[in-house]
Amino acid sequence: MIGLSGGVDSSVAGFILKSQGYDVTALFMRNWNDTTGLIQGECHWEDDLMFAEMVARKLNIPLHLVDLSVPYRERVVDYMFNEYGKGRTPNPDVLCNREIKFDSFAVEAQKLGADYVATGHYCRKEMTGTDNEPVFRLLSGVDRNKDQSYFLCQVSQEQLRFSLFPIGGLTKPEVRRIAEEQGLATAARKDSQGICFVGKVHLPSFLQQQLAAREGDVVEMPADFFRQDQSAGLPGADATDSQLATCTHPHSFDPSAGKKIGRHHGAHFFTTGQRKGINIGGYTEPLYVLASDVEQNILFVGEGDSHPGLYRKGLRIREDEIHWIRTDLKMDEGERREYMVRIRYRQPLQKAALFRRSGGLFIVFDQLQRGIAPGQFAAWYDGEELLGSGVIDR
RNA sequence: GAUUCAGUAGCUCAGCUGGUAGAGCACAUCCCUUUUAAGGAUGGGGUCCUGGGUUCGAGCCCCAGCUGGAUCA
Repeated sequence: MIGLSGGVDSSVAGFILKSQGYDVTALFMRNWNDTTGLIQGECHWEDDLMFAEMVARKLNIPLHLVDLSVPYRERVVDYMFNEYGKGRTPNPDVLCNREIKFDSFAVEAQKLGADYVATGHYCRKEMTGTDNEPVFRLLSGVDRNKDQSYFLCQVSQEQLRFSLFPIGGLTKPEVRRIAEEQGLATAARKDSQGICFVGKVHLPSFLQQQLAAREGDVVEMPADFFRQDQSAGLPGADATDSQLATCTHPHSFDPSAGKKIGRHHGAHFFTTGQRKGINIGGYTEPLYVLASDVEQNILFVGEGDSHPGLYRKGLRIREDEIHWIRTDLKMDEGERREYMVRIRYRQPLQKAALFRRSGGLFIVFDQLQRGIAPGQFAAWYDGEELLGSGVIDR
């Protein structure tokens, strides 16, 4: 069963499966519709469906249609509003994969008799272990520019077992070329962007549909307020719990040490590291959001890209949020390992030490990290394999 | 009250010995990107506080006024 979205990637994925001899069926899911009237945004699902139909006809495979807008709303959109309301920065697309594409959608596919579920993601799956006890590995896509493994950082062994990623070994240009050669209608369609299924939205307006505006102060913090631990390098296994707690703790902000420089419409509309939308000028360098305090409804900002309040040495993931794709490689309490980590899509992998301690998982980076945003996912890799991930708690 | 400095794009300011204005930030658009951001490119903004005067010509000179700051009483 191939999930056809109406884009090039899934079209080519379908073609590849077909040419590999699979008995392919396509399933198009409709997850979002404007008719709720709640959210304005581009909703091109009709166009998408039309393209999916053309591709299915071309490939000569049956196309089914399923409406998953209810679970999508409940498990992705609601989560998103919730997180923003709490002043965090969610990643709806990671949830969309875990909850919808590799859950609700897979269930529908199985109902239709599918043995496997395939998607057009740029990532790869491999199998190790024994035939009796196979272990599935999630690898980054060969096209390093398009690698989408990060978005799958929350899937499980069970979900991976039934998944296929036909285009993971191809680059985007190759995919486009194949689509063209095969005369697929989607060959020249623009890559989709924005929130999966919802599309490109103006986030502040999108959020204001659900989250009320609350005016508050914008407070500028001086650079010398932060005593930053500039030391590069990784702490050793002998790092104490309190040392880890310290270097993974967010900066503390004292409004009285800063200067009120303006008003905002709601601290929860901003995310750490953000530049646009603060709406305050008069500075030599841009202002960036250092932190948004939803409790006090204060937006803390600092001038310049090198403001120390923008950078942190590490982060923490709560114990119950630690997710291992490679469950066989789980860390035991007290363990320390070095992996490559990214904290947002397309970020170059960063060298880091992971400490499994009683408070959770503490990730300390070799280099200071800019704009660590609670609510985003930290994903750790061993080479090209994504081993696990977790929501950044602080 | 006196003295003095300042009043130029939304903000902070630059503008050479007078020839009809610029930079950063902000903002907008586009690019990049299946999250939020960041980043890149482009662009729209100005009765140069007001009123007189000198001059062929004033943001720049002179006078008066208004506003704000500083200092002295």
